[in-house]
Amino acid sequence: MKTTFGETLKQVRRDKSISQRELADKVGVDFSYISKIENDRLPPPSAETIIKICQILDIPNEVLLARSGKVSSEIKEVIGSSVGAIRFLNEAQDMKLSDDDWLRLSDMLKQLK
Amino acid sequence: MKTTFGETLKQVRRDKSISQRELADKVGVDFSYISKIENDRLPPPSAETIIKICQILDIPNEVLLARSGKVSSEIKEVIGSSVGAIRFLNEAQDMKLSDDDWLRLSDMLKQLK
DNA sequence: ACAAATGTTGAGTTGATACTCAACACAATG
DNA sequence: CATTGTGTTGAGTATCAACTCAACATTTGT
Repeated sequence: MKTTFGETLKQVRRDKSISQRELADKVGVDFSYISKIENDRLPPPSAETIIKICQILDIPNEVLLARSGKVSSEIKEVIGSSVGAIRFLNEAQDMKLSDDDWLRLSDMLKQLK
Repeated sequence: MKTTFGETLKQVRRDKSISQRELADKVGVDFSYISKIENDRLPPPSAETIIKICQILDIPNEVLLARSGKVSSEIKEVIGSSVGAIRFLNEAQDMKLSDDDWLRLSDMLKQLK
């Protein structure tokens, strides 16, 4: 069973020995909000807040973003303005790609230019 | 200058000789809402409503989605749950791909399996 | 055991999103 | 020219996202 956003956040934060209050202060939200999120009492924060959290915790953005269902505004911009990108992603969706497949696509991407 | 969402919708709807009321009824929204959207007095509807509109007008979803900046929930799900997909799209974003590039990637996608 | 630090809970707030409803204007057809 | 179909406008509403604030509970270090 896949771990939730809250479980992942709680684990990472504890590993780094940071309190909810300290994290919350640095991110710029109330500490009680962090608590609720860690216990999955509230849905994950906005993509922007998730990214801040990852920066404070010193982990790659994708770790939490991928457990959140949220899409960063940068990525939204790429998709939301390109017919080609939307078509591509619709196809990708149908094929249920693995992380390995995506890695291969990243390689192809580099060869493209 | 790129055409707006409203301009595109208005043009397509007129080409198909459908009234705002008929479209609105079939989509399930108020006709006055369609009017405001066509004149860009309100931002584009939700991704789901846009998709319905495209189905009624019998055009591919991407046509309107790409002018809306919105991301469909299907695509959100692909991205928002895969570390690999997020990484890939972050890289893609940096490279400023053209629609042609995306087409090439779609081809590579098919070869992948 | 006590205080200080840390975590949890309920209720409420703020702003944005995605619309509706009623009134009116215009156009065109018989 | 009156009716019918079509489009526009202003104001209002419902729901949701993303939080805050205050109160209380639990854990931890000495």
